[in-house]
Amino acid sequence: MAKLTLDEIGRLAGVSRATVSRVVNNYPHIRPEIRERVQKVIAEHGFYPNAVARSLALNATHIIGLFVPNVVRFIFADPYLSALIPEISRACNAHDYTPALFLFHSQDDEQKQFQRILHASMVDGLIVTADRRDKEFMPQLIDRRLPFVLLGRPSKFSDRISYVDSDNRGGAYMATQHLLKLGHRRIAIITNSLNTAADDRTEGYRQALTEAGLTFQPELLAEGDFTELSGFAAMQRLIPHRPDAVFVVSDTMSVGALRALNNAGINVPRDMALVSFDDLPVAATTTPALTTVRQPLGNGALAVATLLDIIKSGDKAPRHIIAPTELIVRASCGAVQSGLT
Amino acid sequence: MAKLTLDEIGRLAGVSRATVSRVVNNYPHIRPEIRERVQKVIAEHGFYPNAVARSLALNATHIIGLFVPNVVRFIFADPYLSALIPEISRACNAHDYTPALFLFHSQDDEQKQFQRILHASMVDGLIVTADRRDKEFMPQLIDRRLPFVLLGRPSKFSDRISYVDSDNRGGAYMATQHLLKLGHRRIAIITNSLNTAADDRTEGYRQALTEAGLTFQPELLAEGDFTELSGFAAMQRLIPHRPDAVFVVSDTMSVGALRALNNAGINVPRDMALVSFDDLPVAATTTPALTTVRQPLGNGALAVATLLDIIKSGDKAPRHIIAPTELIVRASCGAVQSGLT
DNA sequence: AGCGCCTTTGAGAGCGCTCTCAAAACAAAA
DNA sequence: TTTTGTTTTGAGAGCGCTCTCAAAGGCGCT
Repeated sequence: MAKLTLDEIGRLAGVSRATVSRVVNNYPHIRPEIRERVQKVIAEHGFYPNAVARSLALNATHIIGLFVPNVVRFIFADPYLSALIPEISRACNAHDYTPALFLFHSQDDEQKQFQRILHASMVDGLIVTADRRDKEFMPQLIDRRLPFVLLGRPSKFSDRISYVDSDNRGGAYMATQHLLKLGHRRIAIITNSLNTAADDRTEGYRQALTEAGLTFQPELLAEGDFTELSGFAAMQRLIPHRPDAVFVVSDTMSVGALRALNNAGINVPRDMALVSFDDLPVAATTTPALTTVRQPLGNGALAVATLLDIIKSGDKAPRHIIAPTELIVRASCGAVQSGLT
Repeated sequence: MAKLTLDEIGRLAGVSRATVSRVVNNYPHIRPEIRERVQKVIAEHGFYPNAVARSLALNATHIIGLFVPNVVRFIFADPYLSALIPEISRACNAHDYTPALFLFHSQDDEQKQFQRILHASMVDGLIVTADRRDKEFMPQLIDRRLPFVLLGRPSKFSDRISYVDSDNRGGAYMATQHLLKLGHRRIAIITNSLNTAADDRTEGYRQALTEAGLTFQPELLAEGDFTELSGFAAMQRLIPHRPDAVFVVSDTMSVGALRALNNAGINVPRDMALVSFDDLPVAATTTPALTTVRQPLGNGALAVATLLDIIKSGDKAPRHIIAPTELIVRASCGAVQSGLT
């Protein structure tokens, strides 16, 4: 099958290239008879317009980039990304956009390509995952006037950029309150102060404590880094301080924490209540299953919708979307008895 | 910053567009003095060539597509994909290509876009994950002369298409032999006959049994579908038949199988040896940790390399890459004692 | 100086599409 | 029939790049 062009189809249908273009793009003001003739030729020969040429003419590629500055070493272990990517793909499909991946594993990788992505106009917009190093990218991104949406709360410039974030603070508040309602008073937390999302969760935890008339106890806070191992270690450090409950800001770390408790012969939820965050698939399969905070709407899909809105409307006014959370009560908090699989 | 073009840079440097193009693309036959002058102007104004225009002129986009026909419902649960995507991204980065994602969640999704991907020439090539429905795509793909590489063994047309596959059969043979060497004779298998990779693994298992003078026992084979839950159920069905060892063709199912054994009060490895396949991160964290078959080289990276070779060389002769496997011995087979974390 | 040869540069076509603008076709009104 | 107005169509420029081809420039030779 020779490569077909508008001209070629036009020749076959006895009309001009412009007319074929109109038919393909469903423009009005075409005689039905001509339209049909052209459509027949197209159907017969299987014409598909060349996406690149179209992009050049329209100055728009219908490609959006997913830019992840700092891919964790063992990405396999990053359930956030694994969930995000298909979600974004799906949202793009629904809107006839194509997602392109820009995952960077090293700063070298990244520096080399960031400028190109920014200026080569091969993407119509960018979804950027938040990162400690926001500050480096944001100014350039803002400057370049390339539409983009940040996934997560920016550490800076929040009033000048669009972002989609979960209600981390609210979710953590809910989680902590749940433990308080169950009668716990020495509530520990395993968090990760290097991460803004985790930080917001700590904030919600503190707020709930304060409102309950309790004071925050520094020795009941342990740091992790979102890995299971770090959750394990953090829990081990907390055990000597005898908390009666623990709020772990991510399911991954909860898995490690459970293991530490198990090793120490501490039964969850009998001896220690645990509430987690994220509701990853693993949360339902641990023993006991995790009571955890879920965000029902996919942030990835929201980000895509927001980005496309910016692109299509041309209105760059920053949009701030905070996705709500809900508490999924399972066994680990002790509010229910059974340890279902 | 106004949008810069070759013409603009040329004007600023007092040369023609063609000369600037030559400088940008590092062509020989340019007077050093001119080259420097142009480079200076480019550096000063921060020029980046427009990728789309270049693609049109070169009839090549430097984008390759990752085409996944049948994304499992809960993709979060698909460790294969989660590992694959960053791997491919990385390999693309290294070769200055951009990966585009075509993940399809429904046949509708898919049908709508497959033709477009195929004909719109927005990608230079495709990496396609193998699937039961190979047959539908392969002929069109072959026909279209779009370079592509299949990840996994094709169920058909193997002599006409390029593919990268793990040595599933060899790995399974090794795993089974390991169990045989440990003295086990009633070796069960949990597999998934709907999947070619799992099928190849079953094949290797049978071969090892046969070579050891044992005959394959149908009641010792249970079907799963790669989910943890199906592994759990499959193991429950096997237990009554009293195997003394089990080969599970994927780590995910092994996790479920372990849970079933645990529930039944059967200790692994004391009462039952288990060998798995994949060496996903989870394999190291189960209790006991899984003895499992790993493929050391990333198939994703191999696929990218192969695809780019096809694209760049223009030689479409089918390439068949079989990636070797190795056995990672941990606790679940009983060959070592300790149940390390 | 005149000639031929090699290197360096620019003009211009071409990639396949969109979109403006003016011409052509048609319909309705005079 | 002519005129006016509306709809439909085509010609052609433009998107920003590459690449061919021919012209210009530089060089050494006779």
